[in-house]
Amino acid sequence: MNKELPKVYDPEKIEEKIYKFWEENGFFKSSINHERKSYTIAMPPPNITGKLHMGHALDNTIQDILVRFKRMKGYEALWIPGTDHASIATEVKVVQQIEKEGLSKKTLGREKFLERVWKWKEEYGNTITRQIRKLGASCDWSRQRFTMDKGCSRAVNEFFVRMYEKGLIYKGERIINWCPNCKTSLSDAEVEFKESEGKFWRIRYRLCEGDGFVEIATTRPETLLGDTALAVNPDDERYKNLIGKKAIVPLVNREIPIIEDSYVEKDFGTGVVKITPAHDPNDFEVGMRHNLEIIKVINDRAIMNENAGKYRGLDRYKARKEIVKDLESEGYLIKVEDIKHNVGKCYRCSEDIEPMISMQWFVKMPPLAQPAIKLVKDGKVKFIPDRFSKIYYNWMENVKDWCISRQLWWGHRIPAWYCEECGEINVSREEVKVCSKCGSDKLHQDEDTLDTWFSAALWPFSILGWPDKTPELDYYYPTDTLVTGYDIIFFWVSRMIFSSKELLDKEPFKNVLIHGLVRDAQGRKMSKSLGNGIDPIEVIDKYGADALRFALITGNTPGNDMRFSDEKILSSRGFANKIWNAARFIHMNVDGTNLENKLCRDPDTIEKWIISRYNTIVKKVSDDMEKFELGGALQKIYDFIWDEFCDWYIEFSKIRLQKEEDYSQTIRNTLVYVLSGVLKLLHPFMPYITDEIWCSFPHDGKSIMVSSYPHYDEKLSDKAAETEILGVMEVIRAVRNRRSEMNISANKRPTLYITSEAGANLDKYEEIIKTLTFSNKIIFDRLPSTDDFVTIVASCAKVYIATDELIDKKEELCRLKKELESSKNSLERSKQQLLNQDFVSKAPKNVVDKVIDTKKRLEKKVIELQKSIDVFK
RNA sequence: GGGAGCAUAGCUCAGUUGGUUAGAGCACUUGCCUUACAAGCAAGGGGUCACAGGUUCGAGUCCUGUUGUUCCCACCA
Repeated sequence: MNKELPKVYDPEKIEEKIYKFWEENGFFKSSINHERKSYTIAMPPPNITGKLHMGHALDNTIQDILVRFKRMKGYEALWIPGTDHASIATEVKVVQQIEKEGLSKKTLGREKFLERVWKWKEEYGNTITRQIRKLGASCDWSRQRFTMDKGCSRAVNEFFVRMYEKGLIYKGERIINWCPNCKTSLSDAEVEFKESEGKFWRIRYRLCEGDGFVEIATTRPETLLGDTALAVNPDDERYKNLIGKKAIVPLVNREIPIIEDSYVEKDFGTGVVKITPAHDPNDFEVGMRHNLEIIKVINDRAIMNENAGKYRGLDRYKARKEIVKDLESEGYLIKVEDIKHNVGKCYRCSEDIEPMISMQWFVKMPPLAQPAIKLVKDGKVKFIPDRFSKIYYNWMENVKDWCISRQLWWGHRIPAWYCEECGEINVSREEVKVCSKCGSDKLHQDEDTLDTWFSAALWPFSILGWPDKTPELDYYYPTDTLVTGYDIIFFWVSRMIFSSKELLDKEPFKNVLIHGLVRDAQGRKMSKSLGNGIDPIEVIDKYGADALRFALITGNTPGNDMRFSDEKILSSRGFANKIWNAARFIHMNVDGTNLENKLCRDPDTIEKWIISRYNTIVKKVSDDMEKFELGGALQKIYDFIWDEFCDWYIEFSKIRLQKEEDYSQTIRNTLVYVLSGVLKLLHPFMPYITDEIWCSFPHDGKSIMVSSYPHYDEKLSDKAAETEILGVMEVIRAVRNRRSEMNISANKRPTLYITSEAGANLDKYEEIIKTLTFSNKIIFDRLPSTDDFVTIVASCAKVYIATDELIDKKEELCRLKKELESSKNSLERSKQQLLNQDFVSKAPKNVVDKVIDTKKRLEKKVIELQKSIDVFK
């Protein structure tokens, strides 16, 4: 940076260069250092299919802020990056790709298909990490991991085997969620319910005895082919006589029992429910309770199977149409109603889920959930904001067994080998060659892979070397903060908590910082289908990563959604430009002088004031950072830089640098000192511009990112200096205000007469006040020599603006009276408050003192105003 | 059905254990190209803090209820 700097800040020229500089110097790298406390963040691994979206940008910006802050604070800060294989999402993409070539998984075969996926991963898997770099993320790339790398895969097998041996993983035939499009089972968390328009068909079943009928209502008539019972509520008087009788399923003419079960609600539908245990979770439960036959009628492509008789081979929705038609023609259909109901959809492809009975692997959840709940209850894991712990409890307390097997090829293959001789299931960390039971060597591995969230659940410790007892695990674990959106608490956060508790008997992280969604300017979710997504990379290219980061953090609080708009990014860029220009100004004034970037020994009051203010900001910002109030911290930095530092201190400095030769070196030092300090506060938020500027002034160390964070120093707090300067500012503001009100144009230079209170020292600031109020000269302690003046009563002085034009006396008198009136009212309020015994005795002292001060000030003001009015008369 | 969030200036949002006259950005009005910045500076207008009660010396903030709105969980076939 030099004097030839352009007027406008251009991030493009700077950001890439600086990131390289950081990386080449190894500033992101962390290694075990027992002299320091560790601070660790495990990056939520983005999918290898992904491109960076605003959600990632927000998530990673927050993490980067935290890790940069802690690094500067002296922690051994480690942020481990990585990517997720995202089994289902990636497999879907690769299938689409090969389909374009006329290929399919089947024709390619498992091995060849996986080759394609790995190739795909090599090709696209680095896109997102490249993009995260552009954001400025200071993660330790030398430790980058992938959920399917050797270490993570070993962790997965270890976890699986241990859990199997403890009986916490089992294989069983249960009802699961099946996606006919992805052709795999899904966990409950992977099903999204969406309200949709449907029909409610009322159908009558013939009773076996006599010629009566019983009427049921269903939204899925095609499952009728698999009905194995009708059920009524035991307390339903209407149907009491039917319990134990039999009915005949229409079209297939199967005899089924009529049973009682309290699951049936009397008031819904007809009060009679057809029970299809193979294709409905609730019916499955009922079936278990009553030992009902299970008849599967739909296959894994959602096509009616061999049990469906003449409907065999039809798609489930085609079959539905046919069946309804046939029911109608045979007189079984009574009525069709429109109904709104929730339909489960696949979270990846939005296909309607088919509940289906199927042999799958499960994690037994209840024994794992309890300790995981306790970790949060005991405060070992804290959610920020706290309300998300409720959501977590609610889910954990009601969690059902987790279906972990997927009928996919891309992922961790289930470490189970089946003996073809004796049927034994051999679960093992290593490939099994010989059956442990019968010694046969005819074995084959389970074809299925594991839920992608199974490996994600181990992420924070698998990336530190688990299951080995590594020094890393010892030093960096538990990690400190997990940063993520509320949308994956169930998928991921809760599963990391219970698996860490189970395997390491520790919490995986101490804090979970939850952020909301980034929405568009209208508050809509950004989505591909709406086409309203804003590409963070485009924003970076146009405005810089610093501006993007600022826009994402400012005005936002933990857990709340935010809107992203052009307005916001524009004002962020404006701020970067502001800092750039402040630095430019300082360079113009300090370059070539023998500058020292440190606190000066003999500061003037103005320096005492700005340093005292800076010191206060250091404290406030640090406090906010520790409390994860990033938006608050950033706002305070912004306000300080723009208002106090630029608009006041720099403005003061301009004038003083011209006049006060004695102090000029002090001023220069202070300009650089305060700017450097406040840049440090800002650095976690806007890493690039802060480093560029900071390094351009005298500094210790290679980069601001490895400098130490400013610390609050009580000795620097100077209330007297603050009061004095506040007084000066008040006078200047008041004069400018009056001038503006009276339309005294800027090129008119009136004379000011100032009578200051004892100790106000306003004469010291003559030049400053004169310049900043556009005045001709200031005469102290004398009344104006003309009659044409306006009066200002400030807390530390009385000021008269004397003009060479005639003042409208009436108007001025009127204004003074008005001001007197409002001052009197305020005074009255203060007086009343102090007369209130309850207030005086119950309110804390500082509040009362404040009122007393206000009262004193107003009393003085009223007197002064009254005097002025008298003079006018 | 259960739970949670939100409701503050025209718009987007802050407002941290209750503290007196509620803030910012953008937009708006007026005046300034004042040698860092017109992506700027100065001054200004604009809010019965959704509504109704309550607790308190004091409520945007705490409690109860109401309305509107968004979301999560459950899944009544």
